[in-house]
Amino acid sequence: MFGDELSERKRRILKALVEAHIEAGEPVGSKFLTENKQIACSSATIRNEMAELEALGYLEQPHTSAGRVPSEMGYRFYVNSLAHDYAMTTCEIEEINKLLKVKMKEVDQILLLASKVASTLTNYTGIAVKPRNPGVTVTRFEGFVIDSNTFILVMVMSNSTVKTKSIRAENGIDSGKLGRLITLLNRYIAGLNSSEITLPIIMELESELGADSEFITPIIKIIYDVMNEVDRGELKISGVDRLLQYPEYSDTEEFREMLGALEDKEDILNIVSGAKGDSINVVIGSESSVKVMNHSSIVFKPITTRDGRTLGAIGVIGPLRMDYAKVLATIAGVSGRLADLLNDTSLPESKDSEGDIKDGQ
Amino acid sequence: MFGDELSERKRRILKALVEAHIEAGEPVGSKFLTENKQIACSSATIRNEMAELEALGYLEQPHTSAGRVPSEMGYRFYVNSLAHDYAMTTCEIEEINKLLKVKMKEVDQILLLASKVASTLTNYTGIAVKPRNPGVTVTRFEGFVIDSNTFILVMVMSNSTVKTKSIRAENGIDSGKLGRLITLLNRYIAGLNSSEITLPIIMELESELGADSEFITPIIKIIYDVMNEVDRGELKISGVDRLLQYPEYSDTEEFREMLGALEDKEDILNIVSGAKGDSINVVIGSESSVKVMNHSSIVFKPITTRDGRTLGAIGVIGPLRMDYAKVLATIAGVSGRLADLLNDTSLPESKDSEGDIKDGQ
DNA sequence: TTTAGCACTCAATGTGCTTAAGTGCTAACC
DNA sequence: GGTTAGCACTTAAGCACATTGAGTGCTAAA
Repeated sequence: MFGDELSERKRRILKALVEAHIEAGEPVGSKFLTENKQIACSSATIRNEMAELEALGYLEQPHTSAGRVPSEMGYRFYVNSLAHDYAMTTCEIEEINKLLKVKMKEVDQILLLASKVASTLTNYTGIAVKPRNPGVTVTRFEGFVIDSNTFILVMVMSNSTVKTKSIRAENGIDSGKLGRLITLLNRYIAGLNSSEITLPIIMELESELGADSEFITPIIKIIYDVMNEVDRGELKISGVDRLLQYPEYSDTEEFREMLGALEDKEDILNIVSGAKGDSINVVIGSESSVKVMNHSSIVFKPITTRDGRTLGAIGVIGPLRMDYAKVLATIAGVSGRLADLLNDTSLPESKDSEGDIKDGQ
Repeated sequence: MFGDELSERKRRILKALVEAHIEAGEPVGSKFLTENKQIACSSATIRNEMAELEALGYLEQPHTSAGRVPSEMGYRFYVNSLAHDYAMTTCEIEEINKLLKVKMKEVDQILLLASKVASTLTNYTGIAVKPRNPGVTVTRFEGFVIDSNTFILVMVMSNSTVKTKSIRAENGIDSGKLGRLITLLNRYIAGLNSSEITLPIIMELESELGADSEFITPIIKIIYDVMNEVDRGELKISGVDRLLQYPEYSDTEEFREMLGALEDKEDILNIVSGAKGDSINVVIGSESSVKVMNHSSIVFKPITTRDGRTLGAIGVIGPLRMDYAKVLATIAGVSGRLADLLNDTSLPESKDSEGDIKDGQ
């Protein structure tokens, strides 16, 4: 496995150095490490070891007369060595419970809230992700008349969300006409994803509808738009300002790029979409292949229901020298508590149109 | 009117100084102003005038040997003197049209898009505001059954938006039961705002509903939540990163506070909610009484339909030395084009559940 | 009333010196 | 052979100090 080439002493030195650097944010020198009781040797020895660790790629030196700083590889070794044995104090668990024990809201809201909690507890920027939903379909259409020219079209989507559009019919609408429309939509369009709605189908629909067929094109357009809208992933950010407390972001240009990325969302969405499994993911610096993230790390965890559906993900973004131990513990704690809440049978039995329908459990 | 006490020459000097400062961002000296052909006198004369302008409160001096900087009062004079005669080049108008000529979406989306356009054109941070909606009511309830345990409750709100919730009924639901519930909700709850739903009403509803009355409390709770949700204003931000290009925000602590305010949204929402009329509002620095905004200005304009309903507002946030002429022109241009779009009869006849129903025009 | 001239102020910039932290290397040590 | 003490070397950071230059206020003359 990764890092096997290292002697026990090298590992100890590397671990101590990473931790010291995470805490202080400054290069760590050999002398400082001698204070660590786990490493019982002189600064000269440590210097020799550090030189080798640098040659192996685990450490870097900002300039000749400075101490060492972990490389991305160094951080990676550190994170791997943590190996899921991060634990939280009961006090912290208590705090998560307190913060999350608010009235339940839609899933989106819960994820956002959870990411805010994670952000608060860790002091890094929180992210809440609603995943992409390629190929959603409308499973069922409903509708009702508002007035002689307006009706509301309700679409129950395949991912269990509900969308409504209020539609104005210039030529008037009544419940009979609307009923026919809904029936036909359920017959011809329900179950199709956006790429399956082809011209022949629309034409067949038109001919069936007869007199009111001029109606159909704009409505199909609306349905199409709704599908695309549900398709798109979403990313919500909280606590951007927290990043500014870390000196790595005091370089204005760098921070500006980061802000841009947080606003654009596309890149970060891609990183999170490429998650492996539903365990905690740690993406360190250039591992992400997104340029602006090269000096930052993302830690996130997909959130799934007990029956395996992915609801989204929560996580935090911070500098390379993120306090991984704390962050991993916090994300694990928050997402664990979240799972409890989501699967708790004592839930209020409602979700928003934006949210999910709880399917019988 | 404001600034009447000033001689023509003082006005010219003040205007030239504000413009020079807006452009360069640095204190402006007397010598520089002699280059302005509108002001035909020596630097010594200008110095005398500037000393008087400072005494009157229009200018400030960072330190003795620096030039002068406009005070908030100075900016205010400048903005007032612009007096709505800001014009855009046809090229810029063209650009707005190009940028806004996308497919129509919900009102929220249009406002957000328009604020993004304003942000891009001016290079300041854009804001899109959906106003508070105190005392919304549900004008009509609808519902339909999804499966034997789930139904969807549709609420048409008094501000013409539509909200849906999917609700799980532990004891089962059928269309008869649901029909009775909807009828009763329409009879007892429709037309009431959240503070008018009192316990006696709920109890009456319960007794009418008879056997299935244990149902009613959670549903009322849901309706209550939806009302509060619609009640709340919303604020969307775009282009925060643009602020970083202005040296006034390179002071990290200051920028951090600003970021906090942009994220919290409450303060800015308050400022925009206190808008006077539906013309362009300019809030300069401490005029806003919100501390974090003391070194920034907000320019925004409420967006109303032709029949007078307020849909929201768009605007930009930037440093005190914002290019007011350009910003005013841009906001006027964008909001004008927006009004065209919103009132255009050739609109697709749809709006989202989050958006508005076009009421017959 | 305007302007030229001049002494004065003060931030910004540059320069050299010192300091302190940290390294690499060598030679002695166990 | 691994470990350590010692020392020369490197470098960023901090500090004092002089220099510069933009800009002012004031005075006296035009």
